[in-house]
Amino acid sequence: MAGKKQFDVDIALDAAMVQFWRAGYADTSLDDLSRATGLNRSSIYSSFGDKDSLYLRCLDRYAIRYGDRYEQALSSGASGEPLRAIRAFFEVTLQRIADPDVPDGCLVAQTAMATPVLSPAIATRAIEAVGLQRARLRTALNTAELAEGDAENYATHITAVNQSLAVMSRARASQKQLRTIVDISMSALSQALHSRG
Amino acid sequence: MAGKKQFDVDIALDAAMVQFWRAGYADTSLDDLSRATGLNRSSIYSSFGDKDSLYLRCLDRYAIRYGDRYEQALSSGASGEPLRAIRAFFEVTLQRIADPDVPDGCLVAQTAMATPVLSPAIATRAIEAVGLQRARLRTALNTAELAEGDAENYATHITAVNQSLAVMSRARASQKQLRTIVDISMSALSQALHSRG
DNA sequence: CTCAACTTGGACTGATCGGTTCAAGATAGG
DNA sequence: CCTATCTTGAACCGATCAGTCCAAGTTGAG
Repeated sequence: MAGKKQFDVDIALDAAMVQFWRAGYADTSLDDLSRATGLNRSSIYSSFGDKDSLYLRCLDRYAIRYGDRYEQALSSGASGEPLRAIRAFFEVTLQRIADPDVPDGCLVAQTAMATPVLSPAIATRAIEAVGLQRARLRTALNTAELAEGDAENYATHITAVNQSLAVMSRARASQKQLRTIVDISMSALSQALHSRG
Repeated sequence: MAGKKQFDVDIALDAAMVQFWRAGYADTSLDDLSRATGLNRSSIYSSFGDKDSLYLRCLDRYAIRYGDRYEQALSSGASGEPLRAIRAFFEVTLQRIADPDVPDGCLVAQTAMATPVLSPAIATRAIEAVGLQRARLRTALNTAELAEGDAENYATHITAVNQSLAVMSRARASQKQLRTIVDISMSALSQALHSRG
């Protein structure tokens, strides 16, 4: 065949992801996406389908981009150092929020907040993403010496606090404040670990 | 003068508030608002001005509706029972989420998440609302025996966890899970109080 | 009853939306 | 060079958007 793809799909996807991430689904028009990706309206359609399909692709891209970092962070304490693992986990979010090349907030949290007005497919994907994060945390905490059911409970709590960083960063909270939010949850976990298991 | 207001402004405002709360600013059209309030398009305009003005009015209404409940809850432990006060504070949010007459989530959290695409006036108001909640918590915790600066830190943490309930409820978390999220933060605060001050 | 104030529904504007189509041009493998 | 593929820009569609306006109808105080 002659004439291969002339643009990098992943780069375009990253640009679209950032656009959705910053402005949300409703406030991102196809013209915005065209501008962000540098791609023509027609090219977007032929390559990614309609707006919903592209948004789903961006959610997947986001999951790969950051989900892997969370996974890696959690495995850093795999050998019985859950405190280090959870700290590293939070650090992924804190670093992302501190990164000036990327919007504040979190694409998953933002999508979850908009579930009542998004298509079922998109809403489901966001909810699944939250569930996956929680499952990863539970797995990481299962190796820790915690009372029965506490791995589950702390996984839920940490997932929630992690989402709260998205809201607080959009509410102009400082890096120091975000770290305070994390530190207090860390102290609760530390306490639970030291009081036997 | 003859011909007074024929409809209850507060009832209409409540209906508009719930509509914005459920669907967000971008996904709420004037027709949606007209349908929700039972008011004519023209009446909405003559009574509340444009969409931005109405949204601000709804934010204020929300602040009155729930801000007062938070205030009251916090004052329930004014005489040196901060744990009871904070528990009551969280309970306001948990009850609201459990209320079937009202959407999941939180209008303030939702507005905060959308700051990049909202008018500066609206974004500022949402950020102020978060700051106000934090200030109330700090005041309530100042009476508690906590180490220097901890009242501030816990106020920040509790504000964040409270916002996280909005995200998690939209992500279909169960009431039990929401309570778990709260309980772990409560245990951290309890620990800080018992280790002297 | 009178009349001023309020409410209504619908029509209208200009703009933007998502989505589709197509002809012209650019690209690179053969 | 030839040609299949990809990309582009623009035009176009029907729908919806926020916001405005007005004529007709309703209300209730005086």
